[in-house]
Amino acid sequence: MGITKSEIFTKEQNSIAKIAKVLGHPARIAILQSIIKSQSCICGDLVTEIGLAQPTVSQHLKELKNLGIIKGTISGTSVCYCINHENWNEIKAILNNFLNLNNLAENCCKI
Amino acid sequence: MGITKSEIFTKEQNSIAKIAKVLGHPARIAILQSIIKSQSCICGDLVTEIGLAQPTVSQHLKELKNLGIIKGTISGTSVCYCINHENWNEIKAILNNFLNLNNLAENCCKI
DNA sequence: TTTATACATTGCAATATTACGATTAATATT
DNA sequence: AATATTAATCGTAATATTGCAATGTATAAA
Repeated sequence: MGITKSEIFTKEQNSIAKIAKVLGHPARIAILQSIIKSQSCICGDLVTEIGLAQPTVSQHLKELKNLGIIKGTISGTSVCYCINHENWNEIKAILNNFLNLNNLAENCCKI
Repeated sequence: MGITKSEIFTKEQNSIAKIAKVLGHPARIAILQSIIKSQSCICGDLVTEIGLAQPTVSQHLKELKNLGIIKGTISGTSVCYCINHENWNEIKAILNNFLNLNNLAENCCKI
């Protein structure tokens, strides 16, 4: 039905999936890399740098902001975006926690 | 248009996004956690454990398999799935590499 | 061989996502 | 004030995803 049955999963599972879903688009990865690379706020150059139309970039920025991984302030006619370090670290911790789960597991399938 | 313009992004960006996209559903997180927890293969019990219909679980398994994060072998009438450790570690490395990018960045936005 | 079991595949309906043109809102510049 | 600049929002088309019933396939058990 195109609708995800979030209610049957744990908070943690939904949380991990929600983060991963937002990271699941190359434009959003590109935006994050660009913000990080600039070591500060980025403004309008994003549109030319990413290569998508301005409304599209704006939409991706909104999703990143909703997740809390970036934050922005209006400065003049432009908007200034940067990483929300506190949230980024939390997201990193949640993903790392999941990614490190399998340390003890052994292979069992042969193919 | 619902279609992702992968061609305008780097291989790395597409790679990160592809991994994250597959992890971006709670059912697939639940399946992975279940496989890891059992330390060995899980078969049809996944369906009762996850709480989704068998074709739906089968579809999620297919996506995980396509990404290479799990592998499966037929054993009798059932199929045995487990983590593909080599690929899991590679996926972990790719994600970690991205998640650790911002170590040097400083805050600049005030809100 | 027949029947049961376990899983994959197909087909479909509901919903979500992606992308962009047009428009709007807000501030800067003149 | 008039105009320019920047980015958000709205509306919409194209495509993707989610979920499941029905069906198909393969092995096991009888």
